[in-house]
Amino acid sequence: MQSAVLKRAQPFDEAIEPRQARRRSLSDPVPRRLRLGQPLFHEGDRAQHVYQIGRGVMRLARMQTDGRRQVISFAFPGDVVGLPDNGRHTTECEAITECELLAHRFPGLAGADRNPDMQNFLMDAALQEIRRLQDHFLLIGRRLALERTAAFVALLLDRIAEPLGRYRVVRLAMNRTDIADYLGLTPETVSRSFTELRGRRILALDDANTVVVLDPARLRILAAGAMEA
Amino acid sequence: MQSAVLKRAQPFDEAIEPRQARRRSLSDPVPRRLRLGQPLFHEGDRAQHVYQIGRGVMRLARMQTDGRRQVISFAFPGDVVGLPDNGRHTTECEAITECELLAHRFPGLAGADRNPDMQNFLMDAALQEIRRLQDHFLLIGRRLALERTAAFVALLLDRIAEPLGRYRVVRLAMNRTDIADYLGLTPETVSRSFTELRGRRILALDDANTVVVLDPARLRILAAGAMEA
DNA sequence: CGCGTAATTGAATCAGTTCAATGTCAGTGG
DNA sequence: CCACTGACATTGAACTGATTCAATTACGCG
Repeated sequence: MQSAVLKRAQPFDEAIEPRQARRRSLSDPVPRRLRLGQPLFHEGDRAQHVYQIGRGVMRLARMQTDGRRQVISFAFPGDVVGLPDNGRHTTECEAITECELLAHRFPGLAGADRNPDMQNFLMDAALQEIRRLQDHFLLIGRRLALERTAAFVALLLDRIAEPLGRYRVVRLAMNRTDIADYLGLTPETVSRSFTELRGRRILALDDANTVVVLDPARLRILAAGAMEA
Repeated sequence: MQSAVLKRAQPFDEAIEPRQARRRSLSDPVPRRLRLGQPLFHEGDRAQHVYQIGRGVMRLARMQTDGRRQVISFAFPGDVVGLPDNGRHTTECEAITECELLAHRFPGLAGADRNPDMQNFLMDAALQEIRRLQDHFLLIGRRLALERTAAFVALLLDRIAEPLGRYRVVRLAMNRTDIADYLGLTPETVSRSFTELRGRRILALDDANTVVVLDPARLRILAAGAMEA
């Protein structure tokens, strides 16, 4: 049964098991793997599929004419990427870790073959994406660098944290430049923000990509705009 | 016939004519008027309807815990507002001019009564909204105030400009604070940017809310990131 | 071990904010 | 008709925080 794939923002490991792969028709999802750095699609590409992430992290970005880049979002397991506009992809999309995906034909076939579960799933994914993008605005609209960075870590803490002893750890798949382009800052400023957060004992950096959240409460207070936290 | 309402980003004046209003069932749209300053919904409200704008301008915004406000978008005739996430509205929405709307029940009834035209319309609206939000990121991610302001005017030029002699004019329904909260700037900086654009003879301000675009080419060059334009 | 990439740190500069003052306009009432 | 009011926009000056550019350090990989 396909319903495992259709759950909102849930990984789908169980959906790519052999039984599933065998009885495949046009509208069945196709599993796919991406290596680190491999692009999934580019801005302007005709969109044939949307993809649900099973494992790994992807980066969606738009390029400016002058070479500057805006990272639109990072997509994690359960997320849907590739929702097009006017039949074309609107961003660059690249794997920043090894990834496993399910490719769903989009738009679904017309008429009788149209699967209402899939319709609901895709509408739900689109609506969730809208909310996420709105959330993102709060991150980059007129806030101090330290607040933005704290909010970013808090975001990852909610989405992809793993336990480590009495603390929780966030493994950053993205580098400082990716984070900077996501937050509307420079890599240097992001780095300084991390240093400051470390200085305040709100987090510890094992290495540059491994963030141990020491004080999630203070992190969230900072993220909400209280600089003195 | 209802198809006039379902066209992508088009005003629907013809759809609220009497003939339409008479044969109304549960899934038919309901016309609605809003006065200046009147809220349509608030963040967190249970979403019963989505709305298509026929006339007027609406402002969608999110409030921060610390009182700061992020304007998410301005919605113009043809636009759809009120797409919910998890059954609830995700922003504040308020009329900043007199408005006429069509309210569509959302989500559509389940099962047989589900209208595929409406489904497509809503999905299309959602996808277009995603693209617009992505576009908005390019406006506020690490750009100079003058570039942001130029890009904002260029945006309005494409969407709601009216001819005036040999030039085109943009009537700003929103005040400087709204623009500032949209662009991630202060009202003062927005004002200074307008002054600078006027000084460069790229635009003229009839009054503070009436922008005459004198040099659209240079406006767009500036908007694309060339400060010297 | 050494190379290359990425992250961090430092110092000077610059752009935007802040706060205060002034200006402008529409609406109201004398 | 014109003075007054209040809301909004503009301008000015000092300040502050992010950027820029350069130098240094840390780290993964052959």
